[in-house]
Amino acid sequence: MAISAAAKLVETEGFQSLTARKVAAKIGYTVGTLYHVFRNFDDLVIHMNAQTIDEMAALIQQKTRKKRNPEVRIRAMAEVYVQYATDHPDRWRLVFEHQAPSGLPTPAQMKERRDVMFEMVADNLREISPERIPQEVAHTATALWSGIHGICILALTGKLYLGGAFSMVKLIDTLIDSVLNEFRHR
Amino acid sequence: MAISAAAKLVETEGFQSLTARKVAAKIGYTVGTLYHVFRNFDDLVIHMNAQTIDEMAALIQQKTRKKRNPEVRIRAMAEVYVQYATDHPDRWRLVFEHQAPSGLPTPAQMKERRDVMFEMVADNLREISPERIPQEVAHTATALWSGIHGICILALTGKLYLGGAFSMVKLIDTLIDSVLNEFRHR
DNA sequence: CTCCAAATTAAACAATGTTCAATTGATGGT
DNA sequence: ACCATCAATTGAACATTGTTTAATTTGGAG
Repeated sequence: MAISAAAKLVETEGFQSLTARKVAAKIGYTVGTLYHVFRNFDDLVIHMNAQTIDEMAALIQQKTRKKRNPEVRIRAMAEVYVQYATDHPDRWRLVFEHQAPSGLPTPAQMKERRDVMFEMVADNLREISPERIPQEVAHTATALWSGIHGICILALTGKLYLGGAFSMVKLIDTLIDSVLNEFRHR
Repeated sequence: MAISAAAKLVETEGFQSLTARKVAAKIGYTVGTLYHVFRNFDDLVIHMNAQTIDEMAALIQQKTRKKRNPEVRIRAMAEVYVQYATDHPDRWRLVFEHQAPSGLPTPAQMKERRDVMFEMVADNLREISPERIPQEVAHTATALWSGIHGICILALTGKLYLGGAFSMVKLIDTLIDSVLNEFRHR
C-alpha cells in the first residue's frame, strides 16, 4: 500500500520532504498511478493520518487495558501518548498540522478517530467520580487531554525550555495532578 | 517593509498560499529583490513570526498591566492570548508550525521571544507563592501555559469538540483553576 | 487468438523556491 | 555637464512540486 510507504518516508526524511513522486517510486509506480487511487495529495495525507491515529490509539488501549485504577490508567495513557509522539515525531505532527486546503472539510471519520482518545479519558474520569454529570466529565477530559497535547507539541517542536530540572513527563504529571485533584474535590 | 505585506497576505489568504512572488508583487518589487533582503523564504517567515510574537506580547502586556491581583493577571493573559489567536489564526499558527528546514536552527532571538510569555506567567506565580523555589515556579508556569496553548491550538484547528456546553474560555478557566489550586495548596 | 476494459505510463502544465548575469539608477568626483 | 562606479533591481532561467490527460501497456473473458 502507498500509505505505508508514505508513512515510512515521513518517518525517515521528515514530512517536509514527503512528495507524491517519492511515494510512487517507493512502491515501484509512477506518479500518475497515485492519482487514480487518491484524488489529491492531501487525500493521501488524510488516509495516512487516519492510520497514524489508529496505530496510536491501539497502542494506548493495549498498554493501558491491564491497569485497574482509573487514575493510573490516565497516567499510563498520557505516558504512551508522549512516547508515541516522541518516537514518531513527524507522523504525529502531520496529524495535527495538516489541514485540507480549500474544499472538503476534514472527513467525519477523522474527527471520530480523534475523539476516541478524549472519550477514553472521560470514561476513566467517570469511574473516578461517578456522581459528576456527563458534561462536567467531558469538559474536564477535554481540558486535561488538550493540556497534555499542548505540552507534547511544544516540547516536540523544540519550543519549550526543557531545563534539566523539568522534563516533559514531569510537566504532564503536574497537569494531571492538578486537574484530577480539582476534579475530585470540587 | 516586506514583512508587513507578508503578514497581511497570511491574514487575508491563509498561510498556505503565502508565496514569495505574491509578497514581492504586494510591495511593488520582483521576486529577485526579495532574495537580496532575505536569504530564504523561511528567513522571511522567521522575521514575520518574530513580529507576530512581539505584537502579541505587547498586547498581552498592555492589557494586563493595570490588573493588581496576580491570579487575575494570569487569567487576563490567557484571555488575550486566546483572543489574539482567534483574531489572527493563520499568523498565530505559523509561529508554532513553521520550522526552518535543514541547516540553521531557529535563531536564539526567537526562543527568547517565546520565553517572554512563560516568564510573565512565572512572575505572577511567584507573587502568588513567594516561598516556592524558582524551579517549582518555572515548572508550574511551563505546565500551565503549555496546557493553555494546547487548548488553543486544538480549538483553533477545529480538532476539538466544542459542544455548546464548554467553550475555549471555560476549558482554559478549568485548567487555570486546577493548576493554581495545586500550586497554592501543595 | 482477439478484443475490451482496466491499469499504468509518459509527457505536459502551471506554480513554487532559488539563482545569477544583465540592466537600470543614482551618486559622487572631476 | 559628463562619466565612472557601485548598489539596487530585474528578467530569465532551473529544478521540483502537484495535477491532468492522452496514449500505451497489460491481463483476462469470450
